[in-house]
Amino acid sequence: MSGRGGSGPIGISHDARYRDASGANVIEALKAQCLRQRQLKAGEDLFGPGSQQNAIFVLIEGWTLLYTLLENGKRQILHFAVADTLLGLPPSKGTVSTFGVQALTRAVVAEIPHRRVRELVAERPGFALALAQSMARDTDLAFDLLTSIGRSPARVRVARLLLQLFVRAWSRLPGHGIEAVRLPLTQEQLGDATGLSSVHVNRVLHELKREGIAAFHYRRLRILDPDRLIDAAEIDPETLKSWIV
Amino acid sequence: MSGRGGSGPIGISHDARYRDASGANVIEALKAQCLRQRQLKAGEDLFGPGSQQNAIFVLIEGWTLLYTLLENGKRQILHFAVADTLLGLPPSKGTVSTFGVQALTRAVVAEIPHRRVRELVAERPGFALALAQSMARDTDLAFDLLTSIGRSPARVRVARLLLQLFVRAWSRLPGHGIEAVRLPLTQEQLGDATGLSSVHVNRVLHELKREGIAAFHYRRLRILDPDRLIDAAEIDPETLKSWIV
DNA sequence: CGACTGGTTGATGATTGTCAATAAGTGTGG
DNA sequence: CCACACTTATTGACAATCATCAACCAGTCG
Repeated sequence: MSGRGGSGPIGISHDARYRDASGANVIEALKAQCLRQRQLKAGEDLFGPGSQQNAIFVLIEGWTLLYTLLENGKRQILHFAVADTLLGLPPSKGTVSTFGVQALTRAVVAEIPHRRVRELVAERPGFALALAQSMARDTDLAFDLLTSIGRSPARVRVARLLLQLFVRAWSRLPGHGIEAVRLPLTQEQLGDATGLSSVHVNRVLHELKREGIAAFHYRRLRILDPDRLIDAAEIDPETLKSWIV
Repeated sequence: MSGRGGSGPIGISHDARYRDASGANVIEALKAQCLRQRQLKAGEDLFGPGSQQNAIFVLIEGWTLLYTLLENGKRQILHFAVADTLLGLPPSKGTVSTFGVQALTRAVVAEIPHRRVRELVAERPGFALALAQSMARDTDLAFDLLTSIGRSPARVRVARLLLQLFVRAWSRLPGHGIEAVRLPLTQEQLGDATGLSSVHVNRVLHELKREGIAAFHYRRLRILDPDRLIDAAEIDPETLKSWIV
């Protein structure tokens, strides 16, 4: 950004396939601007809710989660982010972040100061548009989760999250043949993401296993019957495809 | 956007105060690109979920709501949008919209073809960045609602929505002295926005009225005790301020 | 002044949360 | 490789929250 009007973007964003006008990869372009990397241990916060950043981040390696905290002590997980995801910042200058980012595994992030982002935008107009589109995708994902949590029973919510996590983990695996993936999540985290208690998540997981649909146990997710899982998740195949990174 | 890489943005976005590098108002800049306006009757769809648009829209007048539909026939309201709000489109070229936009009142929208948006972006780099920031705000709002629905009981959800709607309606009123506003909503719509049944919304509204906190009755919202409403909504004043347009 | 939409109320039951005690799995240091 | 400490998962009993159904009432609009 060239003038006084704005600041660094952005909220969060994903996926290596957003390209600016010249076809250059947005994520790669950002990585190239990186001054320093940060190493995170599992459980460590990249930044907390209410913090103010002067940089955006690209997740290079590992899993992270976006979350908010409530007055009543509960937590809502907003998104699970994997490598090559943009983890950004507030919607206007000086805004504090409404959410926090925490590492689920050991993770590596690139830190790109807002100033660098503004330079990139000034150099390549299409870059900012790609950022905007990336943000639009984030909004869509948030809307999707919102709909799931607001209007679906527990079983559907859990099935949907498992399916989404599986698709995203599986699609970045070298050999795509396998129907089992490793997800660095606890049942409590599944609960915080679906708006359920960990106990109830456990019950639903058992139900899904008993029915031969999917089995999640100590960080290992096996899809036993993909079709019936899609059915249980009550999503249309179109939405499913949009999850494939 | 100058090259082949992108398409028209965007998701949804709000608020007249986003400015691009030259300080020009993004919403106003978009309105200036408007080729034609559309008039909507109350209840009419601007576009439905799953539709494909080749334009973005700016709400000039009236109220609209963003919504999704589920297989089980239920509806989730994602956002209530007021005048000077950007109602945009999918995160990449050819994507169908995941949500629909419906008019709550008689409404007027400006239609801006994606091509025009690309021209604007090419002319003014800061414009796209302002779009991205606007999208970031949308994401924040979605996260906020997500947290509310996922992790708060009915009373808190309803109080929070009433407070947000009041603040937004009140802040665009000429005389700011009044503690009552007109909201073009039914209890069923409050339910679809909070993930509750209309019956339960009704009960919570009664509770809030009986306690002398707030009264919503046939489209008229009166705030009886602002402090206790803020308390009931379990929000911190910082978040509240961010809602003031 | 109807007709219709939207709101109100009570009874009942399903879904989900909480508590608490136990078991299973994981990781670490010897 | 084993013992220990710790985290995570499992299970049952019970309670709270919220949905559904159905009948009735109130307000609004033409």
